[in-house]
Amino acid sequence: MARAATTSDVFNAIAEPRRREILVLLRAGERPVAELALELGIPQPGASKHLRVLREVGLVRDRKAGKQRVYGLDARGLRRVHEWTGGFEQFWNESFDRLDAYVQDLKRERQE
Amino acid sequence: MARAATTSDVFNAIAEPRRREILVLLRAGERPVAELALELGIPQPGASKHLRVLREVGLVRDRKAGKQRVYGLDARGLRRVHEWTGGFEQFWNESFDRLDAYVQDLKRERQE
DNA sequence: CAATCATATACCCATATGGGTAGATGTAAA
DNA sequence: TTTACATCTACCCATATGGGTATATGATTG
Repeated sequence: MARAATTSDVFNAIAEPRRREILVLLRAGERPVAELALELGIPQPGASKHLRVLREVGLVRDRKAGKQRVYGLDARGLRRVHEWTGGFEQFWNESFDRLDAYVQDLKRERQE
Repeated sequence: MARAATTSDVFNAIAEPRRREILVLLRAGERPVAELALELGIPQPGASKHLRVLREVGLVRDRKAGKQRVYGLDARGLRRVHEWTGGFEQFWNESFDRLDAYVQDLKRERQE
């Protein structure tokens, strides 16, 4: 088997840099595809593909606006990621101490 | 070109479900590879591969312990993800209203 | 209906993965 | 140093991507 489909999971959806950029851009408001493509500096089809992934995991929604299709942010899905990482908050504070202990171990090993 | 290397980015590293499981398991304390593989229900080489990715992005560190190699959590890298998603906090609260407005739009379109 | 603009899709490619298996590498114990 | 145990690597596979280009689909306007 191969890897899980990007399209099925918010974690995978935001693993792509361009897609994160899109989400950031949409914080400033809705945008039609062409404008997003321009701001990202990628061809329109590429933008459409990324938008599709984001749409399928529910991070953006689209709305018809005349000839254009305007995409907007629906950040609710990011909450899950925020909470998951938040579950490690106490650990990244502890990590300095742990890392320190680790360094001590390395020194000890080297001397042996 | 193809996609960016998983190994170079924390966002990509945690996009894999198994790797997230590993991180969660390590919250309870350090673990040797075999134990992690057992708890994940995957063959040891698979665990080693995932651990390697996590190690390369700095989310875990390893320590020699006799014949075994013990892996421990270094959650500092998750902070970046937490903060990035946190940048959308105000939006996922707003999203309900926006979604509502969106639904209104749809109704309007349908009636036209 | 024809012409045009805005997107979405269909393909084609090269490559990164994740999984499984067998063998290499390291380390500890007999 | 020979044997046994714990991991890591090297391969082989099938597949999911992301990128680029050409084309289909939709919608607006003349």
